[in-house]
Amino acid sequence: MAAHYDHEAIETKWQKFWIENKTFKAEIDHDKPKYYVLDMFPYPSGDGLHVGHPEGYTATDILARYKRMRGFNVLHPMGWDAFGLPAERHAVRTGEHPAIITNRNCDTFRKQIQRLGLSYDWDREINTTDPGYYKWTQWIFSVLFERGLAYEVEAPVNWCPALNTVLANEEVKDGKYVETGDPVEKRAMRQWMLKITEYAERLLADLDKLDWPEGIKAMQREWIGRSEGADVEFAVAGSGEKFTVFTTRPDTLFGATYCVLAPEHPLTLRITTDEQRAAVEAYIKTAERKSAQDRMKEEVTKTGVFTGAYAVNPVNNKEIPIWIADYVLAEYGYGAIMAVPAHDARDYEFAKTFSLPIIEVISRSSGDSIINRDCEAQSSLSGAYCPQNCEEVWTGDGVLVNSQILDGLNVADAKKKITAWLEERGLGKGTVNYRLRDWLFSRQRYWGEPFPLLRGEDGVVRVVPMKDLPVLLPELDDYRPTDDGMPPLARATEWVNTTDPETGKPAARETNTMPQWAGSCWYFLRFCDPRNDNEAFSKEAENYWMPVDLYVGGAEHAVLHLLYSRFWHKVLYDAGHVHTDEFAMKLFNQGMILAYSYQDKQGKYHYPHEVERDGDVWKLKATGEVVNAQIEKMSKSRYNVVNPDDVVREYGADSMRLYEMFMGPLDRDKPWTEEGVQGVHRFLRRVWALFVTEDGGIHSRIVESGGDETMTRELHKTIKAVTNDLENMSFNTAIARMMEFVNAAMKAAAVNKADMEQFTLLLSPFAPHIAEELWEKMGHDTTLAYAPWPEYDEARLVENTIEIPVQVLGKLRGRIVVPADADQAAILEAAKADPKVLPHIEGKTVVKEIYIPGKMVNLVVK
RNA sequence: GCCGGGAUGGCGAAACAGGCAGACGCACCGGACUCAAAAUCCGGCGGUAGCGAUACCGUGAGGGUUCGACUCCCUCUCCCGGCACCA
Repeated sequence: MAAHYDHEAIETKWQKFWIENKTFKAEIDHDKPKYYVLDMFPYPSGDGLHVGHPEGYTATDILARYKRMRGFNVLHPMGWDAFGLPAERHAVRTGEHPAIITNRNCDTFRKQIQRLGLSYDWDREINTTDPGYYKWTQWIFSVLFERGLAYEVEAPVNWCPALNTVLANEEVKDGKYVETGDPVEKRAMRQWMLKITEYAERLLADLDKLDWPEGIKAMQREWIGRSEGADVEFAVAGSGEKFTVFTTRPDTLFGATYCVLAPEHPLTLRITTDEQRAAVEAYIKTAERKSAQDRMKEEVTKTGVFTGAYAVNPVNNKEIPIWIADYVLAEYGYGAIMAVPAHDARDYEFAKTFSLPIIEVISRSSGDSIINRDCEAQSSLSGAYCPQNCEEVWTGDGVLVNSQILDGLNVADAKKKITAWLEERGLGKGTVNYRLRDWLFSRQRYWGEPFPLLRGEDGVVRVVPMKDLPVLLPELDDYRPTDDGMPPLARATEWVNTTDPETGKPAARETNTMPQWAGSCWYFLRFCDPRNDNEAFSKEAENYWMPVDLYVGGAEHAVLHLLYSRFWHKVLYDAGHVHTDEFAMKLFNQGMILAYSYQDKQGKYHYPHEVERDGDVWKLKATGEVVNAQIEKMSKSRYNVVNPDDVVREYGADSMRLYEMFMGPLDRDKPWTEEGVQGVHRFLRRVWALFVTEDGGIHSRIVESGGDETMTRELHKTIKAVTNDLENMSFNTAIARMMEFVNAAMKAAAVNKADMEQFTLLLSPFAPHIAEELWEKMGHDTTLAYAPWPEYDEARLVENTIEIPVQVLGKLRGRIVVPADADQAAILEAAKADPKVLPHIEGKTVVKEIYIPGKMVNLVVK
């Protein structure tokens, strides 16, 4: 090996060694505690790896290596979430089979990842598009189906014309597909749904036992959106009709002054009076045309129309008008509400707009009424006021008024009392509502898992028996939807039209495919037993490896992958296939890697190599024009993407790994700088120079015995700090501590070989290639991957003398150096006698002396 | 509006349990080596005043608790992320 730090040679050598020796192969070993550390596996895009990927991968790799050295049996796998739209689009364009494109991309990703020296067990590599994998995805679907959790329904769904497919609620925001921004519209279609709502309560409650970031848990709670309240039945006056509303404020029932139905409510046209019919029909038409985006924009002004009908308030038999308005959502609750304008901001605004009466039923503790009684205007509704008389809305707690049996109670008690009252009379009941809706699980695409379903001539749907799985994707020569709008699989007529093996009768296959989330919902289970042909995973493997101990990935999957996976896992738990009802106990979100981008006055971006720094401004090299330098998310369009291959070529994988960890705390967003990479690269060169001479031998400063004692103490301090930092995932500070050690060691005349070996082990999880090389140079003929992690000796940390800062009135005035075993009295004496301290206490009385052992002295003087 | 997370030198950051603010690195400045440059090594580097010892100021703003606050409490500002007519 060359004398200088030849990262290229060292890294390729050890990467080859690890692969050939299967150094990181994991096998069940009941004598060792297991540790399952998992990365969110990537979608292998055609663009290859991005510097953002290795950030999380490096963090988990460091922990995997650390845990192995601590005696854990580590499961650290990698695979590909390879179904998905980009490959399918490419296939439509070029006619090339998506599987070929996918495999090519996987090869690129694998090569790039292997070049980073990540210690994955490559024998466990999985690919969700592999029939040997999706066979089991189909099996899990059949488990869901057989447990009654999969159903077909004709309902308004999110249809994305640009993608020619439907989408789940979780994939749509503000009327757009979250990934691409393409508009989404409502369209009635027959689709497969999964009953995730049946698990809403458990998905919510079990968040409490997970060590996940608060933000993610909060987002899931919000998405599930549990709310407690009551269903209340309202009769429509003068007709046999009635409707139910859901309210979280049954306590305000006496304040209800009107009701609102969603335009889509089945009752709207039936109860509308002839005089109002034209207006109502027109309103419903407009509402239908409005997209979700339009609704968002009109947030400020509320619209609606009176039906002419009246509802009977069950608590007091008052007749109140029924309106229809699009501020009431058809999808939530019953698509109908009772409106209490005095105590609900939305109802208040609507009442103001349409001059609907207001009744105050909650009196604020301050005693100020929200109603201005000096105003003359009176409402037609008895006991109510015109909206002009009401100056504000009150949604907080208070004392019930104008509410007969509830008067004098607070909000919480009133809720209980009225709910019981309604239940006794059969007029309503306490209920819980969720915002979460069932998961729309079918897509009109080719490149996804086929459903293992057969529809008989009788219309009955049966699941394909286990022995006939996988249902393979048929070969097609055109991946577009059919001309009559059927999914691409409908083109495979021979595949679609088959025979039901049980009945022997003709049957048709489902032509929708599963969404991309399906494969990632359970991949962590397959990693436990990835080559099992007889079952998705063996009980033994699942029992041993699950649950995931640490799961690292980006925060963008907060309510998609992470919620869907939790749901599937609970179903598998209920079905007895897994032994825990959550799949990952600890979750960590890495931050984003940002980069400088350079934009000229016209807004055009320039590549970093096209600009140079001149004092405190950046200029175009070609023209000298000053450009604006800013920190932004990396993207091709901003010309600021850093390619990991370039970094590895120039500085090596160890530098790349070390830099990504040294940039700052893992969970924070931070900007990439080339100078920063050079900084850690210099550190590794210093490490090399510390150990190795110009001719490639071990440096003479490394001695068998008699080395610098203070360096031994430094080593023990470093072991303690690095170990602690690793446990806290504080990689940046761990690296800083190792830099301090190296800086000190460079200055020492001689250091003990044993100490330097220990240091090499400390460095190895972070920069494994250089560490292996140094380990070998020091005479070891086996990998250090399983060498015991260094232990520190508390006794070795003790210094002979300690320096203690001395404050007077909390201000630092001096420092004293005392023997480590000096007692308090001696230290205080020394503090008061210190020449720097003396001027600040002379002529004053010391009224209090504070000594924090080993830390600090503070003298309080008057 | 609500929820989650932030704000510390020129920059990325550190201070784990209330005890020396700025470890470590980058950038920058000075020096050594060199014909020269690069690389490397040594030194400096929060602000103000001062030749200096040193003094004062300083962790988004204001208040509080404390011998002592980046850290705890209250109020507020700004930034990032999420949700938002969900009754």
